[in-house]
Amino acid sequence: MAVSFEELTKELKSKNIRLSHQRLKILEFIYNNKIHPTVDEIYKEIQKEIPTLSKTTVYNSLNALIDAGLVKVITIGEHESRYDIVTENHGHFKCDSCDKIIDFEIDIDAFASKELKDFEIIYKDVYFKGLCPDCNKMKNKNLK
Amino acid sequence: MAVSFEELTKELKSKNIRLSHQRLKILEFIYNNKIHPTVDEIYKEIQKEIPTLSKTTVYNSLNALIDAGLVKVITIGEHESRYDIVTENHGHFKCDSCDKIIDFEIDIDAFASKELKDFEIIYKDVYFKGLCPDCNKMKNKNLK
DNA sequence: TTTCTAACTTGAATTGATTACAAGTTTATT
DNA sequence: AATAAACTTGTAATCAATTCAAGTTAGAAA
Repeated sequence: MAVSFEELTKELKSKNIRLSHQRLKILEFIYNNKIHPTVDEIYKEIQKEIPTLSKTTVYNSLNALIDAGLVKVITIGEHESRYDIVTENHGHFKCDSCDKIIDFEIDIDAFASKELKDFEIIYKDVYFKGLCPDCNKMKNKNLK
Repeated sequence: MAVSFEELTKELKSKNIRLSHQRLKILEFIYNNKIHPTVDEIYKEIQKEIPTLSKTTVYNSLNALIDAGLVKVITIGEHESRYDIVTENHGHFKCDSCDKIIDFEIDIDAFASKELKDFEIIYKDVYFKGLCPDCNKMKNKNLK
């Protein structure tokens, strides 16, 4: 993790958010596995280490981490939410075939529109959808 | 409507999609009210004209219109889907306070990233969130 | 026009992600 | 060690969205 445990806890204390064992594990998992996991994927993985884990805790923890500004929700899939660590601006590409979400570099801030000068913009997301290189290759092969 | 009824039906026929009375009303409503409505808003409105309307029909119709490329889903809100007519590139700003979704001009195609050259990109969405001018003004007033 | 079939509509039942709630547990602080 | 607030847990509830089966509609073919 980029920030130390102490720094993190201190930063969170101002918001009355505790970095409990469960929450730390969840944060670690998202940080170490940049796969934009669903709640279910997080739950199943952490449950291996904490067998008493409840799914409600995963939801609660994620919401706490979101409030703390450490995690963000990706609503690119129409149904299940997926979660990502908050980092510099990047866009998300979701493959309609294999459901993978792939990061790509993008300077979202370059989009400062004059139209939005009176708006307070807090989040910026760029979502692309289509076929990833692997699935695209597969499709072209099958057409031959 | 920009396209005539005949053109539309013909265009849809190739996909075996009929532009039924219900579907036409739903399409008209989305086209005439650029409020990015929820299924419930559409249902309640069209029900005034077609009292026997079922919510399943609204879902079915929207999905058919999406397949036909006439309507698109906006997943900017974490829960309910919202629907929009397909037009030129524009971004969506969602106000976290009043929940309104506001269009803004943006040249999404300018984002052609070299990173994505092997991807087949079918949809591009830009979602911003924060406070709209009205809610922003209100907040600043209350802070004084 | 009549017939036929595929597409469509409808409402009830179901699914599945997410939240609400209440009871017990943990943790930081005094 | 005592206290209180935050946290975890499992169950129950919520609610958007889908499935399903039966009846209806509409357009193509005869």
